[in-house]
Amino acid sequence: MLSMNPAQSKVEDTALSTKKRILNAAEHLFVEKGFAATSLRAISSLAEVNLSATHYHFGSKEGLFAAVIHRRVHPVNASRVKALETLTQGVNVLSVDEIITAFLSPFSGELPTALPRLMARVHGEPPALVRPLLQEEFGQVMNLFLKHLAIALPALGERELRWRFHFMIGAMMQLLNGGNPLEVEPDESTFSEGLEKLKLFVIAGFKAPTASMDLSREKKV
Amino acid sequence: MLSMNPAQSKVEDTALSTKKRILNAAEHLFVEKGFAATSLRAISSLAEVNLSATHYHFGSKEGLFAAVIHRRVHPVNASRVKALETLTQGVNVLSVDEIITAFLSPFSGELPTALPRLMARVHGEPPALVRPLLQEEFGQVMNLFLKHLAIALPALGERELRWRFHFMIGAMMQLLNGGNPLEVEPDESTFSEGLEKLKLFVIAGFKAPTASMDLSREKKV
DNA sequence: GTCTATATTGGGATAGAC
DNA sequence: GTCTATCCCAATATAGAC
Repeated sequence: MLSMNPAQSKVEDTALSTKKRILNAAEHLFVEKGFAATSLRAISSLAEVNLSATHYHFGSKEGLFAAVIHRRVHPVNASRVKALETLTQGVNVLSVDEIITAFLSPFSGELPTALPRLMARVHGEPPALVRPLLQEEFGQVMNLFLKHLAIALPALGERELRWRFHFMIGAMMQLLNGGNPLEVEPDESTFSEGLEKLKLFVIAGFKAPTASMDLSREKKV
Repeated sequence: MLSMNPAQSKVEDTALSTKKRILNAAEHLFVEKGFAATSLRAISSLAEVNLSATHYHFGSKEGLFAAVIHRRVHPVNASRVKALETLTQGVNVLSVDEIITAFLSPFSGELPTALPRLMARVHGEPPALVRPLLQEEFGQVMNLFLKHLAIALPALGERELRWRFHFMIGAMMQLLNGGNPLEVEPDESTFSEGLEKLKLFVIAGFKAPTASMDLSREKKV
């Protein structure tokens, strides 16, 4: 909520359309309390719109949830694909570092502060609620990144690569979730510090040697 | 739910005490649908106990939630501390590999199948609901592991170490969550495969070089 | 497209008999 | 310690006037 236009500082900003006010209020409450614990009444109250407007514009609570997510996720995919396309100008093989940087590009620089936490919150919802949504929203772009990573890391099998991608998502969510391990109030500088640390962590994870023996029996490093 | 005693195969197993039947049913539903979307009525119905019994034994829905978590988390902490103590017999400095293996020891071998997914589900609940609980349940043991890691990785600053520990938690949750990146039905062998991959990933992450320059400007590896 | 009013269902919690 | 019955409130969704 730093460096925000005063006209947008209130979630319910009455200068916006009814639809956008609902989306803003819903996003805020879904992030704070989760989907199930957020009522349409609380949303329409915060947005200062009539309760029925939510059904008119979005059909149902789940429809509203999907719309809230789509509004933020669409730019995320666009940013990732664009970053990747910029890198592939005239080059065939990208490095792991470049691919990861492209994948995390939506979180560099200025961003709507709701985005990271919304993504983390959606990721944390029960799979029964969000699995189809996540596949729909992220599936294609995820496969694109897996394709590039498979080329950058030819020694890794497809299974190993997919596991490591899976773990990267989890590590990333820890950053996006807004918490931090330093027990300080999170702010923009903490976030960008975490982003930098995250890159080092997951790049090393991707480049880890594959297991050919039980590591627990090895001598210490 | 593999290799389970038939007498325990039903969540509501009427041979158990009322309290345990409630805990089992609540655990099952919290894992599947999350805290907010699970009603006490659904729990008492599945457990085949009276609705009022939940309030008698646990005081409130949140009290029941805390009890469900505590029952599983207590052995997790015990397993981690014991694994660490076994390793420190006569030795002062543990390797990263040993420390991570100890941290993940609760998930090796046979385990109650509800444990991993319960932990992932709790992790995914809104922070407002679970942050105090997580601190209470995991705080001490987490600090113990941070202490050992600080010794094993003296080149890492405290901040960097805490960030990496943070990311490890996220990667681990991806495994515990029960999903897998292979688009196959999860089973025990998938889980132990993932556990092995997870170790390689996070150990490499902990051992990653610290950033002294912008990696994106480096040449490819 | 927005309002009021309401249908319908389900929620957590409690009182008090047994 | 377990039951029935109930309080009181909140939920999603819809009907229909304007």
